[in-house]
Amino acid sequence: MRSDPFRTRVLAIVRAVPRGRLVTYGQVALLAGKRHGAREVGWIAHAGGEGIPWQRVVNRFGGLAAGFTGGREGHRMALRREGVRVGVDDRVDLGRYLWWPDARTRRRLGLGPGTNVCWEGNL
DNA sequence: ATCTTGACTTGCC
DNA sequence: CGGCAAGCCAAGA
Repeated sequence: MRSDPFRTRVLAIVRAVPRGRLVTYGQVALLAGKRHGAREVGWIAHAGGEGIPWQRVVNRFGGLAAGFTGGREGHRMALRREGVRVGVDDRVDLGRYLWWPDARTRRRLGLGPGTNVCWEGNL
């Protein structure tokens, strides 16, 4: 588990997310190599990884996670502190904050070049 | 080993 | 982004 390559990649990716930017579970799963591993990403997040900015990982609606440590309150506060505007319905503007690693970062993380997706127009 | 759950996503209505 | 079903993958009972 600890030596699981998928898990290792997930941690590396989340760590690479800049302050004030966001990624989604499905996105991370895809980058890490599992097309439908979104749930597993969530599981990994809950399982461990201290020092990992999990608050920058949200679901595909830009909504806050269901069981974030400290509850949605804590999640919301953590995001606001990074400059992310969180709506009253606990949702953020993904079109504005969603982040994708640049080519250099992908190479550093050991991600394949074919991991480009068209998430631009969703929502 | 099977069954249930879950910090998810997508498709269809 | 209203609701519901299916898909996928791993952990826990």
